[in-house]
Amino acid sequence: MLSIDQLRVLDAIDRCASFAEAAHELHRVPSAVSYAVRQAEEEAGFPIFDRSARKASFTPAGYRLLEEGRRLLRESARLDALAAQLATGWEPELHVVVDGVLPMGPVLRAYPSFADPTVPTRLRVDVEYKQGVLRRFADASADLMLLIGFDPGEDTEAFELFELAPLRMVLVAAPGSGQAPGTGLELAVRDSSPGVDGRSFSGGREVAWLPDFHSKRTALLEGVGFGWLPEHLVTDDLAHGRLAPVEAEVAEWTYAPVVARRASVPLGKGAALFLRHLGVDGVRPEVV
Amino acid sequence: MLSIDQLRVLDAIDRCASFAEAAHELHRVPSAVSYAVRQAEEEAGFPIFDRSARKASFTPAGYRLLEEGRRLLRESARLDALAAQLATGWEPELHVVVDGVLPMGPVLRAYPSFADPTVPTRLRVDVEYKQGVLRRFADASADLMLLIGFDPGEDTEAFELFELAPLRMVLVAAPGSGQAPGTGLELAVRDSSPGVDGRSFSGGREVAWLPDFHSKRTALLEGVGFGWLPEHLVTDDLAHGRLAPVEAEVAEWTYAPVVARRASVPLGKGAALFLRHLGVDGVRPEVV
DNA sequence: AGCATGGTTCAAGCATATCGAACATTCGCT
DNA sequence: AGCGAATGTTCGATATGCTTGAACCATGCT
Repeated sequence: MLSIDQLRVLDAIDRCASFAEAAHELHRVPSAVSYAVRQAEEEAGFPIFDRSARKASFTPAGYRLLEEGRRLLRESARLDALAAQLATGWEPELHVVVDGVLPMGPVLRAYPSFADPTVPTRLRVDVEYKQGVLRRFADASADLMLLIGFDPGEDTEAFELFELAPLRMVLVAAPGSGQAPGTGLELAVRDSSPGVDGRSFSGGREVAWLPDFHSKRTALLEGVGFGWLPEHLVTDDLAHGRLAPVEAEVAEWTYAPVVARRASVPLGKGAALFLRHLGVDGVRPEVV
Repeated sequence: MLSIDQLRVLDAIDRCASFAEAAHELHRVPSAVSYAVRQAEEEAGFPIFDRSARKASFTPAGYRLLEEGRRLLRESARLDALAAQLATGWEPELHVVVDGVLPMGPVLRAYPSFADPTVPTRLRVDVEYKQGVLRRFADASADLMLLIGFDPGEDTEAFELFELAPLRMVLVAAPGSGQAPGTGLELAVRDSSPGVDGRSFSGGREVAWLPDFHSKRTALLEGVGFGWLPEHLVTDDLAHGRLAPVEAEVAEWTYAPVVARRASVPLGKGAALFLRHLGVDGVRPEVV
């Protein structure tokens, strides 16, 4: 089959409009170019140049072959660029697991950067809830996780943590619904980890388990029960009186969310880019 | 840069799931495969395989490289297929010049065939009028021309002609417009050849020159004058009484349109395909 | 332990791309 | 016309590098 090198020669000849010039550009001797062309014609099965005149010129079919061949050359350049990037610390994929309580805005705003063709890293985001975050992070050996109340336990060395903006949780219900601790139904988001049974945390009280925070908010708006929601989901509802704080001993709680990564794997450029989008600064990708 | 051959090796390894199997498929010895992989890794600048385990497996970056590299392989196969077709008598471009009097339907219906990716020939159609057809055919050294009243003159050997369906011309005008030879304005389509002055054929009578037959039909419908039109453009108008035949000695004329090609250049597969669309049968492309 | 499997290393041989020089051809200039 | 410059080709020599086969190492299975 036609080789990339042969196409490169044809391309140079077309741009330089001469075998000799092309040879010069390619840092080869004219006979080498002539040889390469002959090889290409052998492969193609038809003459690529019309040599009847003093200056060789492309045959129509030859030129068509070059036109199409340039696609191959572009593809080849693309691939080499990709290889160069992968070699200098860009991960092929960045897998991030996010706790669904957290605001998705900053995460979603990172997407355009990763859609840029000059960024080889593919971004994959999974949203999980509660224990499901850690579970997914471990099972899929993801690169980063954004979560609240993370305790590395004994192997504090195993993770590097970056602090994110604090996350306020508020205990709310629809005003006039009479939903409150003791008198109503508590709404909670179900743990997305398949092994964990939601009920195990119910503590004996009546609890309704919901699949995510958006369902939970909808249920709260409907006056189905009372429950905790992250503040960013309810500021609007509180302002418009669609939801109201519930009277309780503890009706507000602030978490310090973190993004965690395994200390054992080097921090790639894709991860660094992502972290920068989250407002984490001072991240230096480790050069491999 | 990474060569097509190296990618082919990586691809085989992935499909066969083993260096040894891949070597077998590629009809090479295992060490050759190992060598090629090492070369590829050298080029890439990072390890493509994880050799820590018994069986070598792709690194994430290595697999990503292969995924993208397969695009190159597809492109390469495409190009080789194109070369094979160009070598076996498919022209890179088929340039057809059509006289605007003729119905375009059969010509336009050929387009889908040439849009087929398995047909490498690009179809280019130019519409001209009167002498403009011959002129364009000669100037652009087109491959085929569809025209009426073609006389090869002395060098009847220089062209091969194929007959097309007869073309009836009718002399028409808007009914009640009073437009007729002697009493009205004759409408004629201007010769599209830039050198030819339309007036040279006017014969002293009053003649209005129009750019094409669709304009001419519109002018006739408006009652601007009388004139000849190909039947296929006016059957509907005649049926609905928007136009009517004009009283004259000769109010109808039938041409025998032909498609002509130079006998000196071999008939390509693209041309043969096009001719088949025109209903010309028994065309055999000359194998080059 | 022994063997099969999967991959690597190494030296040798062979193919092939490159080079340099000599040659043909055409164009342009004097 | 005649000469020189430029273009592309041919050809033998050379060197690079691909391929091979055999020996070698590691791992997993019986």
